[in-house]
Amino acid sequence: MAATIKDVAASAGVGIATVSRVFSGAGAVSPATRERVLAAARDLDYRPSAVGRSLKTRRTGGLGLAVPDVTDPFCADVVAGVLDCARTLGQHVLLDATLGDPAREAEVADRFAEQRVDGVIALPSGIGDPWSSFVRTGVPLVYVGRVPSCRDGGGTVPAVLADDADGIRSAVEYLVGLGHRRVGFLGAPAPGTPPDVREDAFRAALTALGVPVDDDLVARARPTRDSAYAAAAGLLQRRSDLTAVLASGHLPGEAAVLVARELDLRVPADLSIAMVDDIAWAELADPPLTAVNRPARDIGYRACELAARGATRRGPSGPVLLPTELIVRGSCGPAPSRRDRARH
Amino acid sequence: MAATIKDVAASAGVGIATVSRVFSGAGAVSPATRERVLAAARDLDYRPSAVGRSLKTRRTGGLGLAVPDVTDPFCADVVAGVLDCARTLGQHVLLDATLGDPAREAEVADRFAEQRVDGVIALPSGIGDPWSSFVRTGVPLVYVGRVPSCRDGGGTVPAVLADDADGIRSAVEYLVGLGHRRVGFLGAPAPGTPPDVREDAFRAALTALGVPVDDDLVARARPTRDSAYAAAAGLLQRRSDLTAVLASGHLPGEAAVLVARELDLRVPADLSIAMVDDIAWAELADPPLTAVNRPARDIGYRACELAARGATRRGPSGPVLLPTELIVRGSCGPAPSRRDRARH
DNA sequence: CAACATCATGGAAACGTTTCCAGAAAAGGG
DNA sequence: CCCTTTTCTGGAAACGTTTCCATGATGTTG
Repeated sequence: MAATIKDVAASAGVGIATVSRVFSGAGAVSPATRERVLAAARDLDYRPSAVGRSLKTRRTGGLGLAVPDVTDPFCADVVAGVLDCARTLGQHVLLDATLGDPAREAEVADRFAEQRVDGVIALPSGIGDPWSSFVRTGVPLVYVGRVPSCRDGGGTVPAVLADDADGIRSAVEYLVGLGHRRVGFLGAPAPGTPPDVREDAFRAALTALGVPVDDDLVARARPTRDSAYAAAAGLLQRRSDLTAVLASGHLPGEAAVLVARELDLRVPADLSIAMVDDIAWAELADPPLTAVNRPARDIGYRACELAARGATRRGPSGPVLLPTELIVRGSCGPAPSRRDRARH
Repeated sequence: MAATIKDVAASAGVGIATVSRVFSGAGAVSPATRERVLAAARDLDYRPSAVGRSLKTRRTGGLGLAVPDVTDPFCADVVAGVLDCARTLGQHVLLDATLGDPAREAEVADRFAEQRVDGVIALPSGIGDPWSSFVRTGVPLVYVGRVPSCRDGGGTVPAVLADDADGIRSAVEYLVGLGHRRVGFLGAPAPGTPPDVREDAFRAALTALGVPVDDDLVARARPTRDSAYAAAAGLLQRRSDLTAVLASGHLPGEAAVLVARELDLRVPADLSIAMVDDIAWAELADPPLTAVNRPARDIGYRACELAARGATRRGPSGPVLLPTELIVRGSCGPAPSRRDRARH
């Protein structure tokens, strides 16, 4: 159907090698011939086939990108960053969603391998490790947003992450600075194999500030609306003495807002809320939500640079850590005194 | 580097044709040989190369998907739907962002063509028409969310759309039913070449209900936060007699909420707000926003089915129209009487 | 047991490129 | 004007598959 290099060569009365040189830019072609070839190509609506080229050059110009859910604002931003960078690098992007499911991760990784992508960018589930197989085959692999906890895989694979620990720390310091002593934490999966960086940071920050940390203060949820809601409701009901809640993502953040509304807790008068991920609605909520912003787009961009450049080993300084930023809005206030709470 | 079919054949002591048969499933292979081949493949960590296969079979198994912005919740949902369907169909997805820019659309289309995707799904900007070139080359093309207005391209290309006109109509009927007579409309680009379906529907719905429609009631904005905000601010200030606003997207919807807050308008007491696109924060806002939901995910799914199946011509019933749904929440109330407004 | 259908297999020719190589033509130097 | 570079060009061999075809080995049927 589509014209091939042979058709163009025949039509222009030259050899296929010459046509190839015209289009690939390599080698010298006289201006006259070039023009003739170009004209023939235009006539035939010829477009070099990437698959022919890929076969010969052994580069497809494609990057594999796997995220749990493109619908998640953080993931979407990462994708946007990757797309942005890939475009400037002349690469294209194969996107797939893993839903955080190891089985689907494996499928996706398989497909990327079969497609012979030039590099892979993955936001790993952390359970199992289908991705590390790429390092064996010499395909650049870069983790984003998270590194798998498994010792074998995550070791020296390049990664681009937000400095979550620092972000959590700044949020905790902010809350404690406002006088809060009983701060709840809405965190990641319950018996999650990977120890949660953020939960650890939360505990560390509190103890560093001399605030005793009670195991009862943290509730964990899977990354779904329902699970987050259940966790938030559970936490807020069992610990009605909480004066602040820190949500480790926008899902638990949303849940906290909803549950607070349900329980008729005024924000921030009765309960201060802060969350990780400064997504669009944080500003729209009433009151606007204080949030720790992760530079998702930059993360994607940097990761894509690494993957395309063929970075195959983590730098000496470890994974690339991008700074977070605490965006203070109206959802956190001074801790209510005991009297205030009693009155309410 | 990676093992090829030849390596496997040699290692298993068979011909490459046999190896091919084992992996492609076509043709008969004795159980014994199959086992031997599989074992050899496992040993060598062999994975058939999609590029070799594509060259021969002339199918890449890839679908091109172009949306203006993956970060936009509607687009993200469309992408999720496409991904979902593609997976069940065993296709992969090349994603790119166009930013609604015709020049970038052309680049993306070019790349898809070069990559020899099996089908293309595009959410077109409507200006220019880089996509229709695919119908000439026989590559299935499906529009989503919108069809380009240009007569030449959009004619018979399959499309999957939300029934926007109906959605707008139901929202307008709802507002007018609440007693609103002066309803503002926040619509699409100003002198947009494509006549805006939604704006037309808005005018039609009002006149059908016997409510006079004033050109002054509609404000238009480009799809950016700033532009939407400016339009909303302009509209609400110049027409302080408005009792309701209908936003034709989540961006103008967001702007309306913000501007109302800025102007100290109580929602819905002073101003009712409704918008198109029922995105996550609509429920989080205070009051929760009434919205017209477009089944974005389904749109993506259906479009992918069509593209993969190779639908190359629009059905006799025109584009696939998926129903919208009016989600009533708390942001719309009865139109304030003149007295109420005066008092405020 | 002959004749024949079926099955399992390997060789070889595509598919559309790039690139090495060698030859021809043009350009430059004496 | 001849010899040496340089520039331009085409043939042919990859790249990793699938698939057509021919061949030999099994079964099957009368």
